[in-house]
Parts: sequence; structure tokens; C-alpha cells
Amino acid sequence: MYMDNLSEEKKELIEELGVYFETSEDMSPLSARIFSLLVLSEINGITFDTIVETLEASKSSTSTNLQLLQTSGIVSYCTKPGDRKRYFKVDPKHIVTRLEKKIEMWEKERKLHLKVSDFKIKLHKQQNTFSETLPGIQFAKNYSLFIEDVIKNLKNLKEKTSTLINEEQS
Amino acid sequence: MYMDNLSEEKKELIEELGVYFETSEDMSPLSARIFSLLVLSEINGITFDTIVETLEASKSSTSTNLQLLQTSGIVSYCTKPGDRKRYFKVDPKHIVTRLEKKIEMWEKERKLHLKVSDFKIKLHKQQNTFSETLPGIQFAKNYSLFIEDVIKNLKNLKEKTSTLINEEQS
DNA sequence: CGTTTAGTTCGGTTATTAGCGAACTAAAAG
DNA sequence: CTTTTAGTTCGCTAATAACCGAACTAAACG
Repeated sequence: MYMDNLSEEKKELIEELGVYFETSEDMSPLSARIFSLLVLSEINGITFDTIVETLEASKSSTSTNLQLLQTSGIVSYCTKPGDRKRYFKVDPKHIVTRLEKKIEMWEKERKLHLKVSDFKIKLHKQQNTFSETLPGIQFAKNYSLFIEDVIKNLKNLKEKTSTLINEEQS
Repeated sequence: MYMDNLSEEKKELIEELGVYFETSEDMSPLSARIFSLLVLSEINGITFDTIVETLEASKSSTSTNLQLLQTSGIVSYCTKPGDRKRYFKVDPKHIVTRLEKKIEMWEKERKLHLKVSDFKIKLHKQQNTFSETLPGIQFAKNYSLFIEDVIKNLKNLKEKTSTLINEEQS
């Protein structure tokens, strides 16, 4: 059936995305799955019980991981009048926050890379083996340019996304 | 003294780089420190004992982690005539291999991202809430372009680096 | 052949992670 | 006021990671 195919596909995607977030965003398995489920669900949010049922996890672990995700600013919830349940969803601010974090990470990598290549230049000079044409020195320069380009593109993407979200709200 | 400042700086950099590799390259603490030490040491390599002494690690752990690094193609060693010791160093092929792995990772992220946004479009269409101007759809497109740009730059960097290394060898 | 050198392998210890069930709580419903 | 709902908190357990020391090995030195 139509709906069954979709939810089957959803379940598979949750696992695939889950594995991805586990490593790339350094989340616990359950956190990664909760996050994946929310990413793939409607924007209005889903209930605690839906999460417990679809992920076949315990209430306790679900609660703990949901709190972790909320304090990290990844997940938030909204409520509906006359309904005691919370509707959990990906925090609307999260896309931009995540881009900001990525920018920070790359800037950190850039600084560290510079520190390392400065150190190696100092070492080479001390041993009188320094030359501008050393492949290590050349690579360091190219890599530096690469990082700067990624950062530039990320900042651009962040700006675009911010205006996109602001337009939506108006 | 001159040498002391340098080695002091080196020790600090090993720790800093170590922490970085631990998380970003998903290495065990000791593997990350061995790799950092090799990155910051002369290109000809350093001995097993030097590693054990500078990192204040046990011979057993050093051995295990060196083997791990070698089977991952990150570290290799060379020998000197009339000298039983191995001189461990960063594998010369490793820079290019690492770039290749990064390209693969980004390509994987790109595919997954496409899969997710296709799924969400399908969901929207099924619920009749699809529109080209949805911010989520717009962001997905921008992000896709960003990833493609990163991949393009990485491939470019890889080519440059390969020729750099080939020139060196000739 | 016995000893040193240069590592390797094995068994064990400790710390951390990730989840679970059971008991709990605070608000609302009956 | 009792019961249900919607989660939360706590204590425990199983799995895994990361390292260590001690015993081992294989080549080479004397």
C-alpha cells in the first residue's frame, strides 16, 4: 500500500540517517535516531509516545535523549490548546545554529593548520632545510586557501538561510 | 634555551593536535598523539623508543596503536643500513589518501542529503503541501550547491597535491 | 650459544557509554 | 479524591574502549 511503502522507506531512512548523525554529529545511537525521525517528520512535531513507538525505545531512554537534544538546542517542542502532549520537532533555529557551528569548526581547523605549518617552517629554518618550494610548504598554502574558500561559502550559505527564514516569518 | 622552547612548544602542539585528531579523525587518544608526533617530526621518521619516551606511553600500547595506524595506511616506516630500528613516519601517500577519503565522505553526505530532501518532497506532495518556495526546499538546494562546491575544490586540491608529490619524486 | 635489542602478544583492569525497568511526580480528568 | 496521562529520575547492567605490565619472540651481537 501507498502509506506502507512510505513508512517503510521512512524507517530505513531513519536508520541510515541515524548512523550518519551518530558519527558525524557525535550523537548517541538513540539521540541520532530521534533526531532523524524528527527531521523526516512533519514540521508541526510528533508526540513522545510516537517517538517511543516508532523507535521501539524505552520511555526512560527517550526522555533522557530528548532532554539532551533540547539542551543542545537541536530539538524544541510546541503545545496545542486543550492537549497536554508536547509536540517535539527540530528547533527552527537549529539549521542556522548548525551552520554557525560548522563555521567555527572550520575556523578552528584553519588556526590549528596555520599553527602546525608555522611550527614546521620554524623547525626547517632551524635545521637550515627550509625552502619555499618544499612540497609540504606548498600543500600547506593550498590547503589554507581551500579552508578559506569553504568558510566563505559557509558564511554565504548562512546568510542566504537566515534571510530565507526571516522571509518565511513575515 | 632555544631547543627547550621548541620541544616545549612541540609537546603542547602534540596535545592540541591530538585532541583534534581524536574527534575529527576518530582515533584513540594514543593513536592521535602518535600521529601528531609524527606530523610534527622530521620527515625521515622517528624510532619506536622515541615515541614511547616522548609520549610517556607503554611499549605495548605504542605497538598496538602503531600497527593500527599502519594498517590504516596512515603511518609507514623505513630502515637504515646497519640499523635494526624502524623509523616511523607519516605515510607519504597519506595526504592524498586522506583527501580522497574526504571527497568520499562529502559525496556520501551529498547522496544522503538528496535522499532526505527527495523523501520530504514526496511527503509534501502526498499531503498536498508542496511548494517550490518552501524555505526547506530552498535550503536543500543551496546546501546541495555548497556540497558540490566543496567537492569540486577538494578534487582540485587533490590534483594539485598529486602533481606536487610527483614533481618532488622526479 | 647466551644475551641484548626491538618490538609483539596476551590477559587483565578501569572507565565510560548507552540503554533498560521500576518507582516516582505533577497536572488534569473523572 | 482517586485515577490517568505524560513524562522524569534513579539505580543497575551489559558492552566496549583504552591502556598497562609481564611474558614472549625473532633477529643479531658478542
